[in-house]
Amino acid sequence: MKISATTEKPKYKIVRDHLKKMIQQGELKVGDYLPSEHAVCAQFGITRTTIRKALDELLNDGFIVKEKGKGSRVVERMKALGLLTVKGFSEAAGDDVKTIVLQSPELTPWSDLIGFKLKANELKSDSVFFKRLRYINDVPVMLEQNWYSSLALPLLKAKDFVDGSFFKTLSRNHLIEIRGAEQMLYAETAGEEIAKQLQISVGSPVLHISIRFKTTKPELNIYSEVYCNTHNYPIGNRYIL
Amino acid sequence: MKISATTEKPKYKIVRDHLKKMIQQGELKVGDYLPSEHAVCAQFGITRTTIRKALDELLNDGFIVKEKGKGSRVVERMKALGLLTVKGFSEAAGDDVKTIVLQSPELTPWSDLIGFKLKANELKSDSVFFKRLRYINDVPVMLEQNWYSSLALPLLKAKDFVDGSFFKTLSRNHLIEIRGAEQMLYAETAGEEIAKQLQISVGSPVLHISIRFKTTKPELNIYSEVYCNTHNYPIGNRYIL
DNA sequence: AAGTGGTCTAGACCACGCG
DNA sequence: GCGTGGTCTAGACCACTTT
Repeated sequence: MKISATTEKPKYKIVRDHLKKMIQQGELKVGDYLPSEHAVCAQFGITRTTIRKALDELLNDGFIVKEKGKGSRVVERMKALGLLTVKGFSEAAGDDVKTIVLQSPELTPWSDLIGFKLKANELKSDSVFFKRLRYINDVPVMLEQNWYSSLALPLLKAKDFVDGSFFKTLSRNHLIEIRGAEQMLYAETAGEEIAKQLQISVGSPVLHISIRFKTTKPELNIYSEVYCNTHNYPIGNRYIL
Repeated sequence: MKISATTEKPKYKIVRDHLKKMIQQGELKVGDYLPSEHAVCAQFGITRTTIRKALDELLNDGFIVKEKGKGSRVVERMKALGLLTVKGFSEAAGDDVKTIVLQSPELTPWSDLIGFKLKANELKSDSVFFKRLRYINDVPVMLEQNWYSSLALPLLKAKDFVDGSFFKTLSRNHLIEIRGAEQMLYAETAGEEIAKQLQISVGSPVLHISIRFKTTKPELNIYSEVYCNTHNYPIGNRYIL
């Protein structure tokens, strides 16, 4: 099956997306070896330069590792997105982590709680909104409110979330990946609503994070307003080059 | 000047390290364009595949950006690292940014303010400690306390800081690069000392960040405890894949 | 028009892992 | 020995930016 580049997509992107799709849809599972570079070259009628460019991107995005003399193997994609995570959500694996959906996804007007300026095309329609509370060891530590454009993505039912995760659902069922994020952080004092949900007293300090996630679907941004009780479980991240 | 690959180092790594050194030593400054790919090929007697592999790595490590039709440009690397920066320090270029050294580097015992567990070899000697207050538009927004092992790096005089920056001094004068960082974030209420420095009232919420920077010198970590008034200038970061 | 980076071809030789 | 990925050559054509 020979392919040809279009003005839209160079060959290496076609091959990269083909392989990525096989991984995301489970045709290639974690631990499996990809077909060899020569095999893919033959299959698509391309040269090794091209397939290697495609594999380099999959490597950088954390989908595969390369093993000299053996092949390219699919790995669990735990790529540190560089985003902030609650210490304990990812590290203290022994802890009991739980998520309660306070508000299932529903159509609402855009909220002025959102800390970013919305794009013109997003304002053309209502938003899909949902709200969750995350617990560690039965202590509520993170109140999370999320919005996205209902034009960019239909309303997803909370019960259909893959492993309860919104992002995994995007990846597995809609082939949409998180491509980046912008965050702003504020130290604030808890108001009544937030104090009640996080079970702390009004006026306690909370960490407020405004996030805009960018996705591989250009018109889809996900906006999150997160409030954290950092007293027992600080927010943290790590960057290693 | 033709180069040849050794068993130790392939050509693309030689070229990559050559260019990286030019950037680190300030021969190529932020904003400068690298010599064109063809020029580097001619200079080293290599083909474009090779120089492009070298540039890909510099791109991934955040040293350069590529501009089609123009060239490859050196960029400020801290942004690519995904570390948190005060909105305004890096973005609002029109704003007036100022740093006051409250405590010049001096030898002191290690402080128990440090939010990380120190390594055994670090505890063998005293620390070098310095303390700074950063202003935006004459408002103090960030109180910063820093420590590092006096065995790993001699005491640097504040007046010798390149452009007033500790990290630039490490890079330019000591060829030490930041290789990564771990951060923990806490929302806290300001105590007397911090309230006084940041000119806010005691009990106001402040964002407290504990950071351990890892460097290319394995025995050198830099510990920072930072307190931010996020009211007017939130802390932010951005991550693009 | 000239120069830059983006993509691609069609080869080559090497070091590594495994049977 | 054979297949794998790692590196490299010597070209080519394209799209983009600047002069």
